[in-house]
Amino acid sequence: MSDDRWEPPAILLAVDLVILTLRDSRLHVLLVERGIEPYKGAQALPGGFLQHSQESLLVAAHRELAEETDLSVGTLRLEQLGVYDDPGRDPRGRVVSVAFLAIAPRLPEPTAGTDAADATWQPTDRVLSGELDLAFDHRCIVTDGVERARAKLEHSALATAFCGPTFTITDLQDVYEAVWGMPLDPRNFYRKIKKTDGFILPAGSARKAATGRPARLFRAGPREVLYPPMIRPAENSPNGKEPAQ
Amino acid sequence: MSDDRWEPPAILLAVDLVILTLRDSRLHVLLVERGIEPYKGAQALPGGFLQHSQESLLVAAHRELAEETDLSVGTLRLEQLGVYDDPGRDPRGRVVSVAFLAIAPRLPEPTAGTDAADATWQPTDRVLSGELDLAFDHRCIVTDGVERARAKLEHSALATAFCGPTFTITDLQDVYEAVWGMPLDPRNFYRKIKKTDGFILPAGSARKAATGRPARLFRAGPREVLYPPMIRPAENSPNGKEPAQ
DNA sequence: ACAATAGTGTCTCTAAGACAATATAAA
DNA sequence: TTTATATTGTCTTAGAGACACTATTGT
Repeated sequence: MSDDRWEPPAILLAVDLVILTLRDSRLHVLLVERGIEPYKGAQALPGGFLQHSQESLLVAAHRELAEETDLSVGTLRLEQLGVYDDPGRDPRGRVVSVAFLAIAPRLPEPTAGTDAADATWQPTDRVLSGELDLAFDHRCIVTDGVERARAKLEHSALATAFCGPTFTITDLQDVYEAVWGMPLDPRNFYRKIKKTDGFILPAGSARKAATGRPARLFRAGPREVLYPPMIRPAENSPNGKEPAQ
Repeated sequence: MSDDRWEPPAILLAVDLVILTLRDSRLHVLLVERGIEPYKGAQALPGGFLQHSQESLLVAAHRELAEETDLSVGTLRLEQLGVYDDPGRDPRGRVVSVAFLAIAPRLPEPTAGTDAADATWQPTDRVLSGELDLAFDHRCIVTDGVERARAKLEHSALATAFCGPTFTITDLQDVYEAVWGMPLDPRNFYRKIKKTDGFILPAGSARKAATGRPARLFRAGPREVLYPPMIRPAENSPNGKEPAQ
């Protein structure tokens, strides 16, 4: 440590948010249209700079979420995803960004009118495939976020966070299929879920579709960690032949 | 984004390193004695500030490792562990630190003489139990690092990184037992490892202990991801009764 | 009755866990 | 031979995957 007379390097700290949800049985990510340069007009993750030196990253993340979208989700649990610090990632200079991940139940279309008027949900496949271009290295961040969500579905009860307060087992299966991108056998899935103690609790019943037998309703149980875990079939496994869709 | 005339907040970026290794069948972490305030004289993780605004975090991490220890391990693979940004974590002001994790094979005792003369290996249990005090929030960082290593042993071939170029299956079991902190059945472990294709490759044989049948030697195979994973028995499972001392 | 979805039962097979038995060395 | 460790084999059981079958609704 030979730091005697040493100038602190000029580095900016930012946060970026990967908010995932399910719409029409497809995984979507929340994006905003950038209103300023660089990448003006391009799609990007919600996020921004730390406002002052005492602001914590988590607070900044929540603030940006409130500013750039009208999702009044104080309840949204943000989880640290990673640090993105490639020196060339931002043309304005050295910007180190900490990404956060959150899973949201089906939410209303973000209404315009707030700070970033143009927050929209976009299917993650369009982002991952490169069909939809994102600013900065945000496509990498989304990729990591989706992969993290996939992994967490195996070992945690995170899937219920995609659902509303009550849901059917089929709803839950939709979550797993959409996030993992592969079909699952409904009967084995049903058995597995129900035998995982504390994953879900009964909550009455209701007719789900206009046709067929009405499904029972459940709500999230107390269990956070799944042991044994849900098993994600290998990419080319006997079942889950091809990524659904 | 109402950032018109806006002062960049004064935030310092640092890196901290959690280097784990195995010594005498116990998990150890590399610590240095701090030579300057704050926490002068206390044990801490190797690490330090970014040197200039264009230095990447990974480069800074490698640089600090070389500066503060004489481990000439350019081969050491550093993996991002997390960001630690509690505003009160450093008395000098706002310091946001990015922690990195690496697994090292048994290395020589760090010899003094370099920048931080007092790098030593300390058992992780002494740190986790609080018996050994660390500077800043470094105990939290070590906790997270150990937990990460435990999880990675399940799904990746990381365990071989603790071993030298060749090793016996018992060596590998020592790694799992030390990191997971629980005894495993040697016979089931043996079978499981050998049936996991590409995990290890034969590499001759040698006498391991002064007594008993000599063990075959192996080297790390090409497989990085273990599928199906190694299963870490639950804390209070039928086997793994008590954490192996 | 028929279509459609929800939920149950059953079979097979893989693999984990317990543990007996065998192999190969040194003392 | 005894002792100690390495390696193989065998049995039992839990659980995943495949899939037939029953249940409950609307039309």
